[in-house]
Amino acid sequence: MKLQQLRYIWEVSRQNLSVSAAAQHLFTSQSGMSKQILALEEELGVKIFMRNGKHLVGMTEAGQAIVAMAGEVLQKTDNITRLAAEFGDDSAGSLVIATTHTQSRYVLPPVISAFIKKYPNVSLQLHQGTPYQIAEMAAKGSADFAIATEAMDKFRDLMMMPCYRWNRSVLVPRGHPLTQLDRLTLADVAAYPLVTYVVGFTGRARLDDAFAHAGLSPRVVFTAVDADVIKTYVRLGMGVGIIANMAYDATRDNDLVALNASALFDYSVTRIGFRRGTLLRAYMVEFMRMFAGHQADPTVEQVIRCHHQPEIDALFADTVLPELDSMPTITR
Amino acid sequence: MKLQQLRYIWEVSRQNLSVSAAAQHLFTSQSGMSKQILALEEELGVKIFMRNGKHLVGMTEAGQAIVAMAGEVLQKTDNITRLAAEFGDDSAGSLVIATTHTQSRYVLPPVISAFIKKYPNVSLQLHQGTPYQIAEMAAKGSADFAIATEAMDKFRDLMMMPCYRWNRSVLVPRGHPLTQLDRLTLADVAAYPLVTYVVGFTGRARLDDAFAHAGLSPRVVFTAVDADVIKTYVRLGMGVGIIANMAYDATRDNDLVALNASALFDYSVTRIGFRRGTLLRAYMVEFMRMFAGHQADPTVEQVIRCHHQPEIDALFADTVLPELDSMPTITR
DNA sequence: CGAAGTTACGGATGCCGTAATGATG
DNA sequence: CATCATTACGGCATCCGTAACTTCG
Repeated sequence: MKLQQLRYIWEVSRQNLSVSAAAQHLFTSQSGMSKQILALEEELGVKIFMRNGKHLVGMTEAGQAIVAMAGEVLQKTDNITRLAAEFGDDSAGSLVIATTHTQSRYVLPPVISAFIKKYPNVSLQLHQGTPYQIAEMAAKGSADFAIATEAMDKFRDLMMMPCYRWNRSVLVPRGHPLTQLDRLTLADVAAYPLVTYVVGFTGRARLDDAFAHAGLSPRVVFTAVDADVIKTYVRLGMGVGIIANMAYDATRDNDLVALNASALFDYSVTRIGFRRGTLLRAYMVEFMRMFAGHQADPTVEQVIRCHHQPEIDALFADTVLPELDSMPTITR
Repeated sequence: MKLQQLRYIWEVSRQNLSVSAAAQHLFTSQSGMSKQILALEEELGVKIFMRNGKHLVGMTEAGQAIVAMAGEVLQKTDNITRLAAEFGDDSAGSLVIATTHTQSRYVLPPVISAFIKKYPNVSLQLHQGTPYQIAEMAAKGSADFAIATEAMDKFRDLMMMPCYRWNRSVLVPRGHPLTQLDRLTLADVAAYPLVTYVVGFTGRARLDDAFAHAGLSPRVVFTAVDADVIKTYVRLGMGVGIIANMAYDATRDNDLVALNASALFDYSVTRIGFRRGTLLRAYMVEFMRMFAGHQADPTVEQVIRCHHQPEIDALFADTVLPELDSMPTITR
C-alpha cells in the first residue's frame, strides 16, 4: 500500500468516479492511476470500485469504507507536513478560506486586513461559492476554513464554531412610505414586493420562516446571492429589500434607508468551520480568533481541541454571541 | 513522504532511537533506513532526531509531534488492511491478546475455548507480561487487546472497558486455625506471614491499602506473579495465601481451604483495553462481548464507538459489574 | 464513433543492500 | 577497538507516461 494509491482512490472518488478527471487534477496519467488502483485492489484482495465493463459505475461497500479511511490517512500526512512547516517557520504558509459573498464583502475585509498585516508571509486565498460548496470544501480539505451562515451542518467532518449573530434590515429608498411608520411590522413589509437573498443564502430560511409563521406570503420579485445586487434593484424601485444588517454601508448607501428589522426575524448565526482532525497552524488559530472576536471563554483553543460537534455546542450553550449590526472594523 | 519513511521513524522511536535495532525488527538494512530518514527530514525541512555526531541522542520537539502523527497514519493504514480483510472473509484473521498469568490461567480458558469454536479460522496469540507491558503492547498496536486489572490507565491511547469485579480469598491448608473462626478479620489474617502477589500485579495495591487503612502491617514473606506459585508455597506451610477468588479451583485445590475475604478488601475491576482509533474486526468485537459477559447496556457497540475514556466511564457509571468468584464457564 | 478504462512497453527514477567511511565512547 | 550512523555504489524493482487496445453509450 502506498500513499499515492490512497491519493488516487480518494481523488477518483471525489471526481465522481472519473479516473480521467482525477488524473488531470493530480497532474498524472490515466493509465498510471488505473494501474495503481488495480494494484491496490489486488493487494487488499477487495474490489474498491464497481465496474461495468471498463467504466467505473460505483463503489463497493468495502470501497466506501476504504476510501473514507484513506481520506483520514491523507489528512494525517498533511498534518505532518503542516507540523514540519510550523516548526520550520511558523509565520509562513498559506490560508484558504471558502466563504460567501456577504462575508467576503462586508465582514471579512477588516479581519483580513489585520491578518495580513500580522502575517505578511502567509499567502491568502479567498474562494467564493454557495454555502454548500463552501462547507464541502472545508470538510474535504480543499479549504482551511468555511465561513457561512447556512448549510454548515451538512458534513459530519466539519467542525463549526459560532462566531456572531446578526439580523436584517429592511432597505428602502429615501422617502418610502415605510420610513414614516413608528413601528415596523411583518405585515407592513409583506405588503410590498420584496427583493432579497436566494434560498439557501445568508439566512434566507429564517426570513421565510418569519413570514410563514405570521401567516403572510409576501411576493418575492427578485432574489440575488449578494446585497450589492439587491441594493441595485431597490434603487431601481423594484421592491423593498431585506438584507443583512452588516451589508448596509451608512455612507456609501446614504441614498437608501435601512430600517432595522431585528424585532421581526430570528437571529442568524455565522459560523467558521474547519475539517475535523486537521492540524491548524498557529496563524490559522489566530485567524479564527480574529474572526470570532469573542475573546471570552470558551476560547478558541478549547474549540480546536474538540473532536465532536456536540462538544463545541456545549461550550457555547450559555454564550450570548456578539451581534454584528454594521460593517465591523477590527482593532486588535 | 512515503509510508515506509513514517514506518521507519516510528520504529526508530520505538527502539529507543536505535536505527540498527529498528532495521532488524523491520527486516531491512540500517543504511536504507538511515537514508530514508534523512530524505524525509530533507523533504520536511525539519530535523526529526537530534544527533551527536553520528549517534541519535534524542528527538526534536518537531520530531516528537511528527512521530506521533506518523503513528496515527500507520494505524489508519492498518485499519484499511483490516477493512479489506473484513470484507474479504470476516471469519478469518488473527487476534493478539496481551494479558497476565491470572487472566490466561483462570479467566480466559473458557472464553477462548468458546471463541475458537466460533471462529476456527482466527489464529490466536496470547502474550504474557507485566500489566505495564501489556497495556503498552495494546496502546502501541502490537496487541489487539490488553486484559488486566492494573496499570491500564498509564496510556492515553488505550481505551478500556470494565468487564467484571472480583475479590480475594484467604488460602490456608485444611485444619489451619483460621478455618475455625466464625468471622474473618484483617487482624486475624495479618497475624500470619502472608504469601501473595507481587506489587503491581492482580490487585495487589487494593490489598496493601486495606491493611494500611486498618493500621496493620502484615509480614509478606513471599510474593509471586501467579496464584499457582502462591498455592505451592501455601502447601509448603510458608504462610497464608491471598489470591483472587477465581484462582481457587475447588476440585484441584481441595487440599486447601479458600476463605472468602470479599468483606475485607475493596473490589478490583478487570478491564479489557484496545488502542484508540483502531478498527476492531467483527470477531474482535465478539471476543470483547464474550469476555465482558455483561450483555446489558451499555453494550460493547457503544464502547467501541467512543474515542475518549471519559465517555466509556460515563457509560458504566451506574453499572454494577458482574462479580467473578470462581473459574468461569462460558455458555454462549 | 467518441469517451473512458485497461493493457503493452520503454525509459527513468528510486529503493535496497553490501561495503567502505567517519564518528563515538 | 567495538559500535553505530552515514556515505558510496551497483543491481533491481517499481513507477510513470506514450501508445495501442477494448469496451460502453
